Amino acid sequence: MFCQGEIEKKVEKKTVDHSQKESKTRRKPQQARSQERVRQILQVAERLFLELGYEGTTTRAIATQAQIPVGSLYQFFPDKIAILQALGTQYLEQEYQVFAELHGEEALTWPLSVYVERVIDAFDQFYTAHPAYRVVFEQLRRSMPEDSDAIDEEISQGIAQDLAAFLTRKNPTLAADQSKIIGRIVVEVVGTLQWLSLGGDRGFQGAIVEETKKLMSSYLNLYFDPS
Amino acid sequence: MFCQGEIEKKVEKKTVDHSQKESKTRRKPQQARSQERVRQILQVAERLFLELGYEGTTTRAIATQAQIPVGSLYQFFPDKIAILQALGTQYLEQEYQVFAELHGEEALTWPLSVYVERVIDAFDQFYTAHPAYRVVFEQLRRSMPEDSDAIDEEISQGIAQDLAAFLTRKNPTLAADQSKIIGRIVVEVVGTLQWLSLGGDRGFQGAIVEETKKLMSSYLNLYFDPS
Amino acid sequence: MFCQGEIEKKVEKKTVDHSQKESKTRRKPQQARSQERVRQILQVAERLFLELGYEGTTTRAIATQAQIPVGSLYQFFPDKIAILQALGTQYLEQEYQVFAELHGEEALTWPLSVYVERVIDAFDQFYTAHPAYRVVFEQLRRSMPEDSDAIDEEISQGIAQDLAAFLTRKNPTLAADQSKIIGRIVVEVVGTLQWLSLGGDRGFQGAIVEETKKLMSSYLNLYFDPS
Amino acid sequence: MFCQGEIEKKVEKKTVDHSQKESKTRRKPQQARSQERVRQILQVAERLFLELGYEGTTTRAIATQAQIPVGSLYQFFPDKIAILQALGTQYLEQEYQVFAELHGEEALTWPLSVYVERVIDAFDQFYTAHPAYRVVFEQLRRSMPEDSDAIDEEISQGIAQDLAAFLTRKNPTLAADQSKIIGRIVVEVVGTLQWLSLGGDRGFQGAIVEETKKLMSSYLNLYFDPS
DNA sequence: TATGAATGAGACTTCATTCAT
DNA sequence: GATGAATGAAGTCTCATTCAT
Repeated sequence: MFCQGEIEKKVEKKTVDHSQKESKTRRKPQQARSQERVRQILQVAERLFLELGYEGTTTRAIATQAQIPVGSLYQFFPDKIAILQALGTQYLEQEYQVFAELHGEEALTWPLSVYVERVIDAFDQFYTAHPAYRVVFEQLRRSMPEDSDAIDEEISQGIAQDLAAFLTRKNPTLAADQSKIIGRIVVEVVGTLQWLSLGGDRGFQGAIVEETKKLMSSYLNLYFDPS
Repeated sequence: MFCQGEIEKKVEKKTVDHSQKESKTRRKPQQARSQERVRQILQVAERLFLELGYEGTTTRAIATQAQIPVGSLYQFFPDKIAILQALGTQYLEQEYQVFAELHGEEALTWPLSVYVERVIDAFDQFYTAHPAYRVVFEQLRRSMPEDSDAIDEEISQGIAQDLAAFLTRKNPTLAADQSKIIGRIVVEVVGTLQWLSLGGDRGFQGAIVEETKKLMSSYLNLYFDPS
Repeated sequence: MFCQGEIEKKVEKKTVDHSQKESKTRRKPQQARSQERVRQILQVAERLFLELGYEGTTTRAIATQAQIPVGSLYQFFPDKIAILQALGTQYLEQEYQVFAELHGEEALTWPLSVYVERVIDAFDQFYTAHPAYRVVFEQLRRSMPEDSDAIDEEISQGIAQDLAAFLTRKNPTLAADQSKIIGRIVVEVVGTLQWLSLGGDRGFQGAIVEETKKLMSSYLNLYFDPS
Repeated sequence: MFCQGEIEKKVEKKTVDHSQKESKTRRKPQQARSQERVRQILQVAERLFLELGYEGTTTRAIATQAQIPVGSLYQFFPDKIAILQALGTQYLEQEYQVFAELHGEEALTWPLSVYVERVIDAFDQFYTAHPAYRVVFEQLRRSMPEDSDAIDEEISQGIAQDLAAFLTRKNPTLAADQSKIIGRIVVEVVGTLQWLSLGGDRGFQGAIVEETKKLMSSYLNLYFDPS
């Protein structure tokens, strides 16, 4: 994963502790509070990053709106950037989960139109839940000029790789390079159109989602002729 | 135009001044120098905004790399944001020019495949020349929470409107709303894929451009059946 | 003593408690643990103050390295500065003990060279065991701008006074002022050279100790002609 | 030199500019003001570092007492530590100047007592002018754990090396190692006693200086028998 | 009593912008 | 007009100390 930063430890520690069976029940409330705070911070940060951008968002603003003192924020995240990273990993994890079922064995048998329908809906669901997705990863890439190899792969391809693998399985005559490009394009295009839809009202959003389905269907038909 | 900001005045003033009075030839070299400086500033700013983001770029860095004193920068731009706005208008103007010929009367007679080919190539050319396009408009939208109505329309639709108008003319059975959505989608998708291609090597870029053409052809075919 | 600070109470309380009531044997292990913890804290603090300086050392760092929770540290020491003070008194006490035998009645009869030899060796032993001595007292003086009179005397003269008294006894023709100055100089010079020696390798340390003996012998010879 | 930090550039630039013949007399006042400010900053910093220690001194306190805004301070010094370094180089330079004349050819012919007298007086003068000398170099050494080789030599030996060279010339039978140790000891001892004297009143200071002369005379006599 | 999460004042530093020269 | 030193508000982060558990 791209995020072996310090928060990883912190955040994971919390998570791990939590699943540690609460040996000391007295501990529970504190952990619950911590988890709640981390969630609060990430939620507020997500909104502010979206509204004001990463640099435009101050740690104090995040803390204030999350209703905790700044010091507490730094108890969970060593850095401002760690918050960004935490959002990044969170997104990646959730993205993976959302798409997991769409790439199972049974999905291979779905008609293309059904597959497209479900993929777009999954994206819709995901990006609607995480509108800051794009801002976060754009800033994340900017914030890491060094060793951008592994990171970049991880970040920017994410599910694109899974998608590519799935496409190759679905149509084995497809070259690996071809699949990768297609996967990447699907991800970028759908992501962008979701982003676009977020700026409009509900009617606009629905229209965009419909168009996205048409767009993707007609495109994928080129490679997966349903005949 | 979307840019009723302060630079508008400044920048225009320069331009206007230039064509206003040639009486004092002594002025000429200074004006030339000014124009050169403005061009330098915008060029440097474009690069830095792309690399470091808007907030990550300091006015001093722009001035230094443009080889002018900070004070001089503020002679041409009242604000840091004015530089962003100037880039925005510049982009819009150039974008308009690039696409003008593609939306002329004769373009209506082109086969769809030819039209798509040329549109994509025009985008390719444009975004390659202005890789900071996306960063600039994203920041621009963020920087203007108030009166975002007119501005937002202007900014984010730009050529999308022209495109929509063109599509309606090409296929008069298309509803206006439909055209608008399609135009918007074309712009966003092509823009994003260009952006994506910029991150890769030449081979990747070529591949993306080709795929973009396929994608757009198959999509527009839905509305403009070449039969 | 110079240390009427708060720790005095705490530290002494522990000590006093210890010899006060042995009635409740259940208390004993706790007291032993407390004493061990205080010792740990002081030992760690000594090292960290030396390496990082007083301000550069965090109470959390001390607690962590002493393998106790921060809260516990504050159970023994009300303040960060109290740790410094405790080290100060500890140094003074130990210094006193180390030099006690060198200022006994019999020491008066020793040849000067023998006396010098033993004094330097005693210093060597003491400062090697407590390399933070200088750092501690320098910071201690800095930390007490108020009522610096009594404290300063106490701190900075320590054994210098004992030494002066001893010198006067050894050579009653010496004026009291003279003795005080001499005592102070001996202490400062030997202390500094020990400090200097601590920065080098063993060979360097030995060389410095030897030179210190020569230096002190030749100096004291001026006042205690062995003839 | 040990100080190739950023200030070096800044400070030197000023100095260099100054000797640049003031080609543009208009520039002069600005430079004069800058120099004055740098001097102010260093003077205030010297005092505060002495009183409060390096960490105990805030950059804002320095700026406030130097009667300039914080921002201006950072125009001359990139770092808080750069101020420390500037003081360090300043001390080293001045120290060198003060002792230059004492290590000339003619000094070889002086009787030992005269030499000692002058050396001690020079030290007296120097340390009285720069009471923060010790604090500065102690903190400087602490602040540079890495590559402490060259730095440490430079810092801590400074004139000790010059002194050693001089001693060898004065008594060629002295081994180089021996000279180095002696030089170092003289520097440390005299430095410490000066430091000690600074804490007392004028009478105390005079007494210490006198004792220092006696101490050094009797010590150096061991190696430079005036017979 | 023991613990360590919580607190928030305050430290260092940056940078958009101004204005005297 | 041109310059760049000067300004100080504001941002990120630390840490001594407390207190609920």
